Amino acid sequence: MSKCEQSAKPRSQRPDGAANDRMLPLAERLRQGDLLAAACPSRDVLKHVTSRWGVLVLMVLGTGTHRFSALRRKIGGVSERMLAQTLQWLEADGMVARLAHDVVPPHVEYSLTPLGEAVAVHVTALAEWIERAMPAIEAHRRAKATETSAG
Amino acid sequence: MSKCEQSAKPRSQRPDGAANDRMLPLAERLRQGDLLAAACPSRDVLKHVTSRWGVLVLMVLGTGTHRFSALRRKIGGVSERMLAQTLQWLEADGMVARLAHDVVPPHVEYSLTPLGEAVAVHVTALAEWIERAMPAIEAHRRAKATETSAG
DNA sequence: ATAAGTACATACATTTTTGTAAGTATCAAA
DNA sequence: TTTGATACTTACAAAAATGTATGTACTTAT
Repeated sequence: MSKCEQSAKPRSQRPDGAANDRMLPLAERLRQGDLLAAACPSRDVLKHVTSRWGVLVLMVLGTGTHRFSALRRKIGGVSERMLAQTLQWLEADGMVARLAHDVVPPHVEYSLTPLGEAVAVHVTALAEWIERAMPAIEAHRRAKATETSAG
Repeated sequence: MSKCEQSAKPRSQRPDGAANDRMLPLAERLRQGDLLAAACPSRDVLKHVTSRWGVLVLMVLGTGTHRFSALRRKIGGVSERMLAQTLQWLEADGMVARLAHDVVPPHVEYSLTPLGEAVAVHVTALAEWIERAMPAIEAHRRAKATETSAG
């Protein structure tokens, strides 16, 4: 039901376009998202996954099941409100599974679904690349700063 | 100069931690970013790269050099203001190169730096995964919707 | 008895992000 | 001559994200 046809742009504009969508039936391919189209629902998923805390939640859950407060302790700076919110987004998108044991005090476990594991791979790769690239990025910033002031 | 040591958590908590940072001198490894630490500058880079338009800009520039208005036409829904803003963030982080020909009317070309090509790989992989996963995600949403109303 | 931990929801305030509209200087087409 | 294209910037406004504080209902530790 996802119609992203607002932007009458054929996907064949991408020089490497043909290689990707092998072996999917035509019907499936038409339902695919197109992030370049303004009104495509895939934009919401992207928003959740790449949200400020979404990336970090996915990263941590990629290392295993966590309880709510364990997540909160690992992810520096999240508020309870935002952590709960983010987990609900990701749960609604089918990336995170919530398992509540009916005891008191509450005990809830969060883990990745198969869908979640797949995104987490990409998100974690991106995050780790950034962590490693930080020295280079800061070097670039310093270079430009001096170039502007003393150049 | 990036000190993310606020969160006294050793990186060895990650089960696969040892495999990644081979062949980097110790001094470099200490300057790495830690996205789980609240005050780490790597969070800003993540913010720029995963910003609403940052992902899409990187994706499009990954297919080749583009002029400002060409980018604007391809990325459905960006305002001029936001496109300019996003390009400046990515330029400051060393991901995007700006080449202005001094003519009138203006002619400016944007392309990826080597750093930018590296992020673009990850960002594009994530984006394309989401596009392909959309049918599954929407199926999951529908399943939960009926489960809640009729279950 | 008091405080802290558990997993949240909710109201409210603030901050951040994003959009809209207008302006700039110049050229070319209608 | 008016319009449109180019690549922006700036001021202002609206929308969205995020934070803070509080409450819940119960247990354990102090």
